[in-house]
Amino acid sequence: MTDETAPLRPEARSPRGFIDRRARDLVAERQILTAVSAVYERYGFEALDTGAFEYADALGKFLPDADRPNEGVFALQDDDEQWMALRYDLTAPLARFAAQNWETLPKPFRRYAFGPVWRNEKPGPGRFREFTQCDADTVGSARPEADAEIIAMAAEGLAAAGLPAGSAVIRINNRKLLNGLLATAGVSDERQKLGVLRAVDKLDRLGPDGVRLLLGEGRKDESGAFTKGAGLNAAVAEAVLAFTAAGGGDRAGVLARLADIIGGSAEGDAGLAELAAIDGALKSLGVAEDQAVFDPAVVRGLEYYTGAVFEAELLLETTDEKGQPVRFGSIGGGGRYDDLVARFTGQPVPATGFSFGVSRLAAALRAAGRDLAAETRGPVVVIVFSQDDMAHYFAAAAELRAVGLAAEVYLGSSGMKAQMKYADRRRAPAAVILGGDEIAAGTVTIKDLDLGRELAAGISDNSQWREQRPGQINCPRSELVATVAKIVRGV
RNA sequence: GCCGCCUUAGCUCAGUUGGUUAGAGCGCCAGAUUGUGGCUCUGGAGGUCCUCGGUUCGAGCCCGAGAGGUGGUACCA
Repeated sequence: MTDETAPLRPEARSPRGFIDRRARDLVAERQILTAVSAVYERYGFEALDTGAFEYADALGKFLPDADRPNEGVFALQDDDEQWMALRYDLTAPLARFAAQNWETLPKPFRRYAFGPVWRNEKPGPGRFREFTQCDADTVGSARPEADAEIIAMAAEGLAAAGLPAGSAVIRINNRKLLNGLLATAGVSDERQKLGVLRAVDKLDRLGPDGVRLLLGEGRKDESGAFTKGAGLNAAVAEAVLAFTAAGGGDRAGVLARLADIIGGSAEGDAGLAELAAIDGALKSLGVAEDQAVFDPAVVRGLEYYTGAVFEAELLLETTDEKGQPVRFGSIGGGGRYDDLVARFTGQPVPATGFSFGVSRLAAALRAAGRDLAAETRGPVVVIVFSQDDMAHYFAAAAELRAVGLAAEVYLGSSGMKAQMKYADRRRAPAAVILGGDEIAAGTVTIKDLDLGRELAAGISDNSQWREQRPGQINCPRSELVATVAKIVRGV
């Protein structure tokens, strides 16, 4: 102890892209998951939970390598030197699970899952490195009806979660259509096809003119940065643009228009047939035309999908704190991925699924005015006066709990004024005041904190405030539970 | 990943041409009014001026690098 050196303290901060969520956020997300799970189970999907980590090779192409050991995923080496990584979605673990248990699973295998996923990438507003996903998939059915059912279930799940009717639409496309179109035009290079998908994906942001540039040589944006294009010739680029513009109106109408544009290629016809079957099934399932539309502009992810793709889009337009209009856009999506399980088994296994971001949906519900979380209340707080009377306080709290009311005895060391502040901050509906006077008289004072707050707003004079004790009731001790219940439950 | 902007108290922000002890409002804590969350009054705590390096007699302020945030853009299983 010679020199007084500053103690080396860690800085209290959360890692980039990770957030703490308190009760008000968690309540909303739990409600969504409960409602959606009930819908999914009604459709015959079983719950499945897998571990947070997978061996890195099971996650696909994001293998840690010497150059970029953590690209995309959070990976670490186990003590046996095997690379393992936190899952980045729920589909890859499902594919692994299905492959691992294929011999014993009832097929088709239908399951839903929810839980945190992790992505090691740059976080942004509303975009984190850990977030909760909810996902449902059917593995082992190639029928378009399996896709239709996933779509119907997604629509019903979103509604059950609280999205008002008409505030979301599921857009449906099929990869085989564009593939067929490109095949007819003689485009077979995979990199070129990928470039086309990327270009089309930007349609809503850049418009047809921007996409036309990206389909061709490339595009220079306002900052001068150049994005290389797909290199299609002008005629093919126009055909692609005409294809993407064929949406709008009812599903049968879109199909008819697409048939004209795609015409003839084997793959395109297969895609059209699948969409027609999906349309038929959606009708039988009672999915309205405005809930699920065919839209050839939907791209949804890249390579991975092999057939139908879908995207759930929120139509709500709201304003943020600064009055700026906010569009939520895509809230979830999915599609058919017939090759994912085959990575493990070598056997082709058809699969289709849908997943959405839970906190994103919660944010949308909040914007739609369905913010149940704002109403979350704290427990009734029993005020502590004297160490000697602790038994009275605990007895009161126990009585309240026995009838299902949340209650707690204040366990800090501050005075009554601070305790009232504490109750206020906990959003307690009521405070129970059992001081020496009340105990001696066999009574209890109960303060309705909401009513008190309301009444206090009209009082500016201190003596008046003192006399009125706004929102307070003094009643016999035996009426404690009934009186508090009336305040909390309103009956 | 690339480009721009930003970073001072818990929050929102002032801070002069580089000059003594870095401020305000709100919030927080304590006290008075009162064994009572509001109002009013009194007092108090709270700072690595993002970090490291440089220039200077002297840096919150100037220069460089880095980190974090943010807005674009790219990527997005």
